[in-house]
Amino acid sequence: MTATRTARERARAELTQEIKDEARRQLAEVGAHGLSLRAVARELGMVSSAIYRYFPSRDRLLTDLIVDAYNAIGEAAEKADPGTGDLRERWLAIWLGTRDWARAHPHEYALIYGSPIPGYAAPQETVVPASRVALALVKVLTHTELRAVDGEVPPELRAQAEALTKVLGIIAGPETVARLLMAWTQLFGAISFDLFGQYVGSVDPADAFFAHSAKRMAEFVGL
Amino acid sequence: MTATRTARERARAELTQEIKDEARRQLAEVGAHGLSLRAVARELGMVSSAIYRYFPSRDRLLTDLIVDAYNAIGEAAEKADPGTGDLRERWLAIWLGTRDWARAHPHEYALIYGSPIPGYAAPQETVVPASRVALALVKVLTHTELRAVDGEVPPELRAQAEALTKVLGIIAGPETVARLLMAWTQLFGAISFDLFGQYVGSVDPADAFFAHSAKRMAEFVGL
DNA sequence: CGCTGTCAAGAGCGGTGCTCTCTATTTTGT
DNA sequence: ACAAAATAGAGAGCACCGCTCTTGACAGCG
Repeated sequence: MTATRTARERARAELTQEIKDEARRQLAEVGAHGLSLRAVARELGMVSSAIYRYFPSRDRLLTDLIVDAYNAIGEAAEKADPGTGDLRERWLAIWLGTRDWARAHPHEYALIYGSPIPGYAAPQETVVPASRVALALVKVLTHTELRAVDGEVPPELRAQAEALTKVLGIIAGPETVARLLMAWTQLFGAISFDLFGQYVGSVDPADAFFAHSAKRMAEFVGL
Repeated sequence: MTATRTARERARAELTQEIKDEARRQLAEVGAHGLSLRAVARELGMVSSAIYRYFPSRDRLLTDLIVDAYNAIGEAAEKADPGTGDLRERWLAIWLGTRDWARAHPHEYALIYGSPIPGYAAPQETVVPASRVALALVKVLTHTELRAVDGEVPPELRAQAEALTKVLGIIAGPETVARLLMAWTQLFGAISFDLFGQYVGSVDPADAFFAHSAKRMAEFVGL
C-alpha cells in the first residue's frame, strides 16, 4: 500500500475508466436497454470474459453510470448558479443549467429520471448524488426571507414538510416547502416531457415555455 | 367479409387478445426491456415461431400495448370526471383518477411516460390516445370563465399558446394556456416521481402531497 | 374433390449475460 | 533472488434472446 500505485493498479484504473466511457457512448446509441458488456469489450479489443474482472455484472456497471450521471447533473446545476446576485436570476440559471445538461446527455438523463430498470434496485449510494440539484435550488432560498405564501396544508403533508425543513435547514412554513417540492417536480417533469417527446404538438421547441415555467415557479415558491 | 366471423377469425381474435394479456403480465414482471416473445409463446403453450403469425415483431406488440395503455389511462381520467358539479372537485377527481390508474398499472405507465425505447419510434397512431388525459382536464375549463391570471408571456411562447387555443377550442389568454401546460406537466411529473422512486426520502407516501398539488394547480390556472 | 391460404412446428443464425478453466504475467513476502 | 500468491486475459461453453426459413398439417370454399 504505497502512495504511488503499481503499474498494474494504474492500468486497472485507466481501463476501468475506458470501459465506463465506452459504455456511455453505447448508452447514447442503444440506451440502457441495449447496453451490452460484450459489445463494450469488443469495442475495446478485449475478450468478453475479461471485462468481468472490472465489473462483476452489467448491473454494477449501470450503478456506476447512474452515480456518475447524478453527480454530473448535480454539478451542472451547482455550476450554473452564479452564487451571488438577484435570487430569481440565480433560480432561473439553475433551471436552465440543469436542462442544458439533460439535453446534452439525454440517455444519461433517461437512465436516472426515466423508467426504473426492472429487476434493478438502486443501491443506497445513489441517494446523496440524486439530491444535488434539489439542494442547489434550496441553497438559493436559504439567505432570504421568502414572500409568505398562504394555503392550508393537511396534517399528513404538514408532518412531512416539517421533517424536510429540519433536514434542509431552511426557515420556511409547510406550504412553502410543499411548493418547493412542486417546483422540483415541475423542473424534472418539464425536462422529461421535453426529452421524452410529450411536448411534440404543443410547445415544441420548449425553450420559451421552460424559461417561463422557471420564472412562474420562482414566484410560486415566494421568491 | 360477413358480420359473423368464421371460426378461424374468432380463434385468431381470441388468441391475439390472450397474447396481449400475457405480454402485459410479463411487462409487470420484467418490464418493456425484458418482454420476450418467446416467453409469451412458451407461457401460452405455443411454439416461439407461431407467435409471429399474430405479431410480426416485438416492436409491433409493444406499439399495441402502448396504444392500449394511453387509451386506458385516458379512459380512467375521463371516467373519474363526474362531468357536473364543482369544477375544482372535478379537476381534483381527474388528477386522482389518473394517478390511481398509474399506481395500479405502473409498468404500463412506465411504458408510455418513462424513457423512450431506443430504436423505437412511436407511430402516428399513438398521438390521439396520448392526448386524452390532457383533453379531460381542458374539458373542465371549457364552460366557465377562468379567473384571469396575469403575467408577461414572451412572443415565442405566445404564438405557441395561441395555436393551442385554436386546437383546444378554449377561450383563454396565453398566460392561462401556459399555466395549463404547467399543470399538465405537474400532473405527470408528480406521478412519475412517485412511481419512479424520486419522492423516497421527502414525501413518501405521496398521497397528501399529490392531492395538495392538484388543488394548488387548480388555483394556479385560475379555476 | 382439389386448390388456396393459414397455421404450428422445428432448425438455425447471430447475438446476449455470465461461468468456468487454463495460462501468462505481475506483485509480494521471505 | 526466488518462490508463492494474486491478478490478468483467452477461450470454451451454457442457457437464453429476436428473428427467419422451411416443412408439413389443416380449414374454407369453388
